[in-house]
Amino acid sequence: MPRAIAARAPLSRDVVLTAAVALADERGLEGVSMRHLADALGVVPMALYKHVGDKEDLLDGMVEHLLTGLGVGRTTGHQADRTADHTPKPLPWREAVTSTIHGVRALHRSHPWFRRVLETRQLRTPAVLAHMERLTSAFLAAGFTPDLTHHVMHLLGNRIWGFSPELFNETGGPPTRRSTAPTPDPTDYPGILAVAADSRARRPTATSCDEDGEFDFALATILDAAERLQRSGWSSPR
Amino acid sequence: MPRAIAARAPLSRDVVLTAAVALADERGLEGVSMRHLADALGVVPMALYKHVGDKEDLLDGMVEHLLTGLGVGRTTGHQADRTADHTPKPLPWREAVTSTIHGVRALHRSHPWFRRVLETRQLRTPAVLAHMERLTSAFLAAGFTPDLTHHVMHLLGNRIWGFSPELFNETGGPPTRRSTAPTPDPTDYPGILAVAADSRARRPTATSCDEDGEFDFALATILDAAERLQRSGWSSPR
DNA sequence: AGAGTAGGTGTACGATGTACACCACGTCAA
DNA sequence: TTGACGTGGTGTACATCGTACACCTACTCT
Repeated sequence: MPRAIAARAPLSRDVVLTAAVALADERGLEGVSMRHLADALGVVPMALYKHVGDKEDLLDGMVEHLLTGLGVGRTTGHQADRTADHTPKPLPWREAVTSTIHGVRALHRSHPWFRRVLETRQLRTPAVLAHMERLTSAFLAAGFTPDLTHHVMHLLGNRIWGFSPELFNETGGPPTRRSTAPTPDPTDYPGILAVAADSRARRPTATSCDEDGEFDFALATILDAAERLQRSGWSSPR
Repeated sequence: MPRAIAARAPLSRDVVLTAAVALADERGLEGVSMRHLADALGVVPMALYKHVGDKEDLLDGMVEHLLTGLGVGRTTGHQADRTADHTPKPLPWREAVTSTIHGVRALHRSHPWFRRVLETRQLRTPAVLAHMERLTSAFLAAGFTPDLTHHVMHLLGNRIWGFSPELFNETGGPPTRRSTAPTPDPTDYPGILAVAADSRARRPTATSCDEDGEFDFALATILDAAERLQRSGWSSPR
């Protein structure tokens, strides 16, 4: 006699993507294999292929899933735009750009794996384009020429994607990997040491960079520069 | 009777890394498997493990190999620094910073896979630190405070690593992958279209962004901003 | 009632990273 | 001369990965 079918909610692309995001959150990106994901869903690995084309499509979908979740909605509790010269009230386009970018940045904070998968995507999916569109149209609406808008998008670079590289971070335990390479001698890098020492002195309790602070500084400085270019009637050479 | 040993030059870490770089250049990053690399060297896969700890160490080594190749040497034929306001002769620190960054950027041009590897590294190897040190000390020597230097390094972000994201690039053939996701409708993104149209009008023959131009623009703009901050005696808030 | 389809199953294959035991050689102390 | 030893290449073996392919079930529509 046939075994009773377990009463399981039917799969769908959305269910699969949600589970994949959850799996990545708790087990890291390496934990996201078709087999593990299938296990987590109580299903056989091949079942997933009825909802995603292949693993690449799964990763695309995860990005899409998170970006779509942002929607046109609010950004949650990130500090306000601070211009480098402490202008009290930012212009509306700055607010729009800043909050859009902070939205994506929030994703990076809650999903550390997000950056890595973003970096390997083709980035032409609807949610990604919608995100770009939000930024682009904000600049255009503020009177930036398409030319300048284009350049400013390039200028923003990483900030568009809501992260900044962790450059001076202490990585904690070094002996995890087996490396044949020599270990660096700190005294070879006096400049870096000076910067690190100054940074520690300035924030004695912290163990790494003030990522949010650095990010906001960089963003504000870039937007200041963009604003200045716009006001000066900049256009690209040639 | 024992088979005559093939007269093959003995392996070494450097030989392995050189071969790995060559392999990545011709077959792409996915082509770099321990087995393929061993084949290319006329050796059994496990032989490699006498020279690199594991695959991660191999990738670390490839980065190290290329960055070390740069050394303190010249950068080759990249156009000179152009400040956004067309100042004729750039300050010496700008020249140092620009040429260092262009050096790494040249690596990206000749080794397209370099970016992806760099993004997944821990980045605390000697050659990487030496690169950071070159930049850091240039700022410090120019009279930047450690505080400002630190922030400027964050501000530079991607440029430190010599690439800018390819945002508006046409990717050519889309139908390579099987995707369950919907294809985007161009008319949903009027801002992006406007920018793309303007860009095409400005450079009718080109099929994608002027990556070098955009890069240099971004770099120059950021360095302009840094210079302005330094002259105004900026220091971080609080 | 019969065909078609959407969705889950089971098996199987090739590729990958690498653990482990082995062995050929050169060097050097006894 | 001998034997121990370290260095570096070999061979086998295994778990894990993505996914091709054939199948089977249940539901919908005519």
